[in-house]
Amino acid sequence: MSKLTMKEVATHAGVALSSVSRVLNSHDDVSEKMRDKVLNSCKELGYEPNLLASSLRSGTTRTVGFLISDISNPLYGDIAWGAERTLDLSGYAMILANSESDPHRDIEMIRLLKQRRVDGLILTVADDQSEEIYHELSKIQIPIVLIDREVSQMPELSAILSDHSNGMKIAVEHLIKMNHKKIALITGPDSLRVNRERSIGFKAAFDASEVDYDDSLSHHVRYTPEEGMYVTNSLLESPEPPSAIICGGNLLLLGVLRAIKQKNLKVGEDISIISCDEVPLTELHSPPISVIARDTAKMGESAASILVNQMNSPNPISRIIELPTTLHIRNSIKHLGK
Amino acid sequence: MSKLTMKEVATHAGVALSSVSRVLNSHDDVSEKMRDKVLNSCKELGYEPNLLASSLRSGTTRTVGFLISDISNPLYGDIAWGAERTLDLSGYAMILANSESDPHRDIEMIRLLKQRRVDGLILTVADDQSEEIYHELSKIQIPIVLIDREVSQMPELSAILSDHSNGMKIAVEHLIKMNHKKIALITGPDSLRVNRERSIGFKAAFDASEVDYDDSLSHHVRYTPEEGMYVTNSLLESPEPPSAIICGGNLLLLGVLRAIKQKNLKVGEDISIISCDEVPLTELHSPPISVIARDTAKMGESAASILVNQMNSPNPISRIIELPTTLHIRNSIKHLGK
DNA sequence: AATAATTCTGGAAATATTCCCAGAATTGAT
DNA sequence: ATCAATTCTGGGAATATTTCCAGAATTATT
Repeated sequence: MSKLTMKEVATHAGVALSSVSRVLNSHDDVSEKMRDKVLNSCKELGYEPNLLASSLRSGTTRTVGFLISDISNPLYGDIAWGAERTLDLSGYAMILANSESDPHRDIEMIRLLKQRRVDGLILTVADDQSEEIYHELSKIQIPIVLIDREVSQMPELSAILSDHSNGMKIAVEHLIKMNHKKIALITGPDSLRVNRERSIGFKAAFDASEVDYDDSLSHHVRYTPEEGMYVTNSLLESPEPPSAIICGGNLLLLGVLRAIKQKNLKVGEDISIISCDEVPLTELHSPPISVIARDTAKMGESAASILVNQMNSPNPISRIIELPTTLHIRNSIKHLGK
Repeated sequence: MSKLTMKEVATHAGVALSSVSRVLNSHDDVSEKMRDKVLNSCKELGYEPNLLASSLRSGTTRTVGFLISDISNPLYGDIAWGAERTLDLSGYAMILANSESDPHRDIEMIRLLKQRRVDGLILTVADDQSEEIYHELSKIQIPIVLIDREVSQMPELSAILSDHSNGMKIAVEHLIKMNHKKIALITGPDSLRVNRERSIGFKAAFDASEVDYDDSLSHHVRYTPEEGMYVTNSLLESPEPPSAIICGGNLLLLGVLRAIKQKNLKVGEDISIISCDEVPLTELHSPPISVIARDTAKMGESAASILVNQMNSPNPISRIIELPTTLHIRNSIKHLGK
């Protein structure tokens, strides 16, 4: 039981409690002699500060809350990794909270993090348009950085975004160049910015070409393999099935690929595929799957460094950063003859 | 600024500070009238307790530290998910720390978590045999649960283990039944229990058969795609290459598959593959890859529930749980003729 | 050498809770 | 109605630190 406090250190060093505190917080008004005495006693006794008491008094916990909708998704794992790494470098710890894609749990978890008096929040909420989340966020007094999310009533909120719209546009344009006419999009719910942007880019590509846009080919579903499989099946069974499917999300991709496999179709032959976000599967699939990629670890890093900045500056300025997406073309796309 | 404290609530309700505390901690010695008064005031003012002050006074933070060597690995993501979920159910939050497979950072992170006065630790350290980690852990006064690790000097430490040895044995036996004679193992460093156990099971299978065990085919390397690729290349280029490779870890698998692909060999035809742990890639690869699987989310859950148990019982008993592994046979294995 | 200016140090309040203890209020028994 | 037993409540100490303020010690100035 390390019931060792500053008081003991002070007694041992023969100085006042407050002097120990000053040394440990490296205030500039301590003499060399004092510093040595205190530091020696600390080492000798093996003193470890109690961050709890420190936080209570100073009002800052050096802890940030990190809320994601699904840790088990490797995409978020990468983001968390990037964020944790840069936070650690600045002496912040990270409390991980998981909403499991449930907007109610978003709110609950945010409240919990507030009770724990975190100094800042990095949020990837499950629904960025709900009235509840707006209401909750608008009450918050600490810096917030959104990742890949956008709360329309709060345009001043800091955020790390990806240029999904442009990525999607380029992907569709590539497919059109390969003579694809009937191109389907299967992506997540449009309660998230990422999917709204994808829809926009999807349509924009058609509008800029001679191929007509067909709204019935744009599908917003929940992020599960089952939904991906279901939609793919119904697409492939329709009288005029699409020649290409763009899939927005790696859980959906699992379903899409399962459906294709079950029907004994060949990716890159019978059906062309582009997915969003690089995961091991995309590269090592046979054939490798083309993706609209982005640097996920960097998203985490950027979010963390913006947050650290805001937590340390007296009147923080909000920043919105949009990181690029790039199309990796692989053999999952067939060049259709005329 | 929610500078709202119990004092304000007490004043508003016209009762004493201590009574508010009693109501909020649901002590049994409060009258109905008091409870209603206080609860109403809380709701009316929108009071949120300060967990920091509570922790300082009560000596318990309702927080656990979760240390893993690599968050971005989907395997650990699943474990973290399981753990977070059950911890949340018991009112515990989780501080995530990442050692990035560096034993020194293991120690550093454990110290950090101790300073933050976590009530318990769930650890997946980067090296379970080092003298330093033993020394550090032996000083710790709070409950600890290891995941897939075993510190030999501390056999009494609680742990969630997997039956890697048996899983490996069954896998090799299956390959032998399919007439494979030259079977290679590529797995992680033997500073981790999981890899020591795999070696044991690997050898045991040969010892129980007529096929001779060849130690030169058992490889321990670092967990990176590059190392997996390197070893696979050297195996495949040897005068008598193995007919089957068992691969222990999903990062190694990436390297193994890349090497095979580069050599234009076909999995399940030219070379048989069994991997450890189920990931999206294994099922959706062509052909699908056989795996020695285990329930990773359950490992996280079990670890969390053992820990919660120990944190709440006055004199906790340590528990070691070994969860089973099962062989999923898929088309990555060729039946060799005589 | 005396005074002024500067640098350092100790004491104590403050942070928001929990929890012990004494005593007030209520209930029950006679 | 009185006393004992029981149930509740208020006051205050304690938790480990930071930070303000006053004054002590040191250095500089005349």
